[in-house]
Formats: sequence, C-alpha cells, structure tokens
Amino acid sequence: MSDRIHITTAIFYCNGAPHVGSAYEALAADVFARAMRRRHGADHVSFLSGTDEHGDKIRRAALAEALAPKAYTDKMSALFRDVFAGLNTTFDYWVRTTDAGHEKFVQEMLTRTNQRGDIYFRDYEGLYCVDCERFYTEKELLPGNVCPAHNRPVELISEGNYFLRIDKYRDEVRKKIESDELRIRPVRYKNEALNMLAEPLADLCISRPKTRLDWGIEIPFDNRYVAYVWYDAFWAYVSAPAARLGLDEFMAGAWPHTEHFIGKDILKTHAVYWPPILLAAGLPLPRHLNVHGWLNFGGSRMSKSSGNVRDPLYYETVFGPDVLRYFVMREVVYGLDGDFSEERLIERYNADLANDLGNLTSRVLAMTQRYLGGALTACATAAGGDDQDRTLAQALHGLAGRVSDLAAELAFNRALEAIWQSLDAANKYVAATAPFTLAKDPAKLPRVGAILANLIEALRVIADTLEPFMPVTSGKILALLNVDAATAHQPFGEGIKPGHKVNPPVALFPRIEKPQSA
RNA sequence: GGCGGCGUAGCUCAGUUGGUUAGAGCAUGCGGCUCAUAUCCGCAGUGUCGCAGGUUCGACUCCUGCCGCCGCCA
Repeated sequence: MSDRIHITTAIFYCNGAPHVGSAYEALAADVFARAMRRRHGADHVSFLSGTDEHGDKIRRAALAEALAPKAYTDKMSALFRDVFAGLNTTFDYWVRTTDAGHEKFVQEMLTRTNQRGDIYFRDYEGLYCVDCERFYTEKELLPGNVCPAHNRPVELISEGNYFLRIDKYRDEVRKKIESDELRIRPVRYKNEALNMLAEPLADLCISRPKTRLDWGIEIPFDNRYVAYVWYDAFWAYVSAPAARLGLDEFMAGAWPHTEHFIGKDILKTHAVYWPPILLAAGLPLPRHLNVHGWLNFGGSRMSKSSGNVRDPLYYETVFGPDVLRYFVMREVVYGLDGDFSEERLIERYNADLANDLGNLTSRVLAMTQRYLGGALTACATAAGGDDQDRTLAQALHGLAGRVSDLAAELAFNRALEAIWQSLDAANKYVAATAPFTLAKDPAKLPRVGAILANLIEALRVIADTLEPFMPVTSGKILALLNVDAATAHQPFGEGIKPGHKVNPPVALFPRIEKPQSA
C-alpha cells in the first residue's frame, strides 16, 4: 500500500478574521504534517488548507464593508494565509474556492454526479434561515418559527432546487465508519457520527437559485442556479491536487489516505454529507476524520462578542515564535476542549521553555565554551560509560520513535511530555556528574569532555525531535550546535564527533517576570 | 425524552484486563549545588478517588440508584 498521505485543515469560511481557534487547528495539522514528513519522507506528504469564499454570509460581510464579494475575499483569504504563514505552517496547497480551477472542478463533479444519476430536481417549500443558509423543519425551530442558532425568525420559501440522494449511501457510510475503514478519532466522535447515521436522512439540497443568491459556482446544467456553499467547499480538499496530478492518479494514490483535521462543530457535515457526495461522484472516501474540540478562553467560549479574541500573531510577536504552538500542543488533549489563557501560557513558558529547554541549552553551551574552548574533545558514551551515562543514554534512546508514534496517534501533549522527560534526564545528569566541579581538577578534563559530549548529543537529539512542535526553536538550537541536517537526524551517540565546534549560548526564552500588580 | 461522556492532591490532569503504602506536572515549604536565563537537583507533603448502596477475599477501577457539569441526537 502506498504510504502517501494527504493532510487537510478545514477550509476556513473567511467572513471574519482568523482567531486563536483557527490557529489551533492549523497548528495541530501542521505538527502532524511535519511529523509525517519525518516519518514517511517529505515527498509522500501533501498538506492542504484554504478559504471557503462563497455563500450569503460572505456576500453580506462584503456588503458591510462596501466591497464586491471577490474584493472582500481577496483581502480575507490573504489575511488567513499570512497569519498561518506567520505561524510557520507548511501548506503545500492554499486553495480558494473562488479560484478558477476550483470552480471548474466543482462543475466537473456536478456534471459527473448528475450523469451518474444521483441528482434530481424538485420543488421545495420550507422554512429557511438566511444566517444558517439552510432549511429547517418546524420541530427543529423554537416557538414562533425562530432559528435556534441565530434566534431570529426563519422565512417560508418556496422554490425548485437540485437535490443529491444521500440516504441511498447511508448504510454504506455507516458500515465504513463502523469498521474504521473511515476512521473517526477520538472514538467518542465515531459514536456520535454513527448515531447521526442511525435514522433515515433527508436528501441534501445542493443548489441555490440565483434570484436569491448569485455569489457561488454556477450549476453547469442549469444556469439559473449556483451550488450550495458546503457542496462547493468540500471539493477544495480535492480540486488542487487533482489539477496538479490528475484526478485519477490522486484518487488512486494519496486521497484514500487523507487525514482531515476538523472541529467538532463540523463533524456532521464531514461524517454524514461528505462521504455520500464522494460516493455519488464514484470516488473513494478519505481515511481519517481527526476531530478536535474547542479552545476556550479563561473558561468561556472564545468569541468575537465576548471580546477575548486576539490575533494569533500577537503571541508570535510578544512571546516569540513557537510559543503559541508549544502551548496549545502541550496543554490541549487533541479531541477534547482545551483552555487557553495568557496566564497559563506564561506559566508554561517559564517552567518549560525558559527553565527547562532554554536553560539546559544555555548551561551546556556555556560549559563547553568555558572548559573545552567550544570544541568537543570526546565521543558521546552511548554504548559504554558509567551508570550515569547509561541512564542518560537510555532516556534518549528511541526518543524520536516514541515521539513519532505519539504524534501519529494525535497525542501531541504526550509526545511533548516524552521530550521533556529527556530534558529532565539531561538536567539530572548534569547534577549527578557535576562537570563544573570536575573541571577544577585538570586531570579530570577528559571526563568533563565526555560528559559534555553526552549533553551536546542529548541536546541535538532533543532539538531534532522537537522540530514538528517547535520548528524555529529546533533550528536555532541545531544552529547553536553547528550541525547540518544529516547529522541532526542521527541516533543518540552517532552524531557529533570530537573536534566539532559549537557556538556560545544565547537566551532562547528569556524568563518572563510576572507583572507586579499593585 | 434517547444515546454518550465527565466528576481523583490548591490548580491541570494520568490511572492499563479490579490486587500490596492512589501517581505526574505546576504552585507551596525545607535542604543542596553554582555550569546556567535567581536557573538546576533532592526531600516533604496534603487527597473519605462526586454521593449512597451492591458484587468480591479485595474496587478509583465492575453493577444499581442519586446529585452536579457537558456533548450529540430528537
């Protein structure tokens, strides 16, 4: 089986600026993508994100700024792209649903699906919420026919529309989810999805009349209609790679190994609607739905109205690169809701980044300068050495493999825990061997050289393993150690050789003093 | 209303198929070191493991009921 992997974030609906929640999803997917590149080779991984730019909410957001929809989404899509770039995400594809190539692809899929026979036209009368852009049944509404999501009255609309047969595929989809052929993780969301598939499903309305909304992709077989925004947006996962590789090759290769990263709010669309859309087009399903929770802010839901939303790049500029990424990966259990607060971020910063990682780097490089003139005099004692040496070597041995396995399971917090256990082992090793005491006796300098060689190797392995989680920091430490990429990836004890020069320390994470509140 | 989850040290949480004195990190207190970003190392804790029953030689871990919080579906 091919080990090609296609990784996606959700396609972000860009009617508002990206916030820390959007950043969290992009960061989790990016950590995963980087980890998979290390595991399978960069050539075997593609990573896709982008913006969802059609639909009524976009049209109205544009109107509110007195912009044409396209001008508005040009601006918003660039904003998302720049924020994610500022967070050092490594997308191979940035898809806009208004890209000409994407629009053409959606039309091809509509034609293809129509020819296969699962699209039909019928008149429909229903209660419609313009904010949700969907029809409701009376049972779903609050008294007075009020939309439960937006707390405003729905409208009675009567119109003809195109529908996609969904229930026809329900059994097939349920079986694939049950058997984990389409695996939903964590498993609690699998159960929720199966629950949703237990009852018959209404067919999906996939068109909107232009008389009501013309900001969309025209239905190729009826120019009075545009495609429903969700139908359009799903195909963003496929359109760009299909254009680059050819649809057939993409479908035969990476697509069945797709890893969708999505929030729990869009589980239903991805577990219930997306699979039938693919099956109706005669295409295979993705492999994994990786569902994450909400990022709460100080205990309450992060939202624009509560004023607790910050530009994700604020944290890059104030705390430095990688800090936000480290915090959300270390603190949040993937799949569960997490709590984000600046106070907690500063605690983590000081305890983990300044005191553990930064200070270890600093003390090891400082001793190497002071006692060895900056150049190693010995090999690491991975295979031999005394008890202390062996304890350190054991902590580093296989670290990269453990971290890679944990990242593959989306257990990012545990992966970082494992790395920090190695950092602890290195700090204990310094205390146990006390090279600063030995260095006072010139006869013991060879041992000091061996100890520092072990510590430099430990730092190298840790910095290398840290790359998916803290790419900038990883690069900084490897640069301080003066090692090239090939050396960086070596197992513990097989990297840096005697004679190798390392650089003097710099403070990677200056301690943040708590503001003295009077 | 149906289905499911959660409730463990001050805080955030681990606790595998039930088994000896219930763990980690942070925060707190004491001791040590001094290479280092006043950093690091060691020691000390404290917990009726939501409540009440039940099964068992033995339950945080299984069963029942209740309380509280939450999610999904209707």
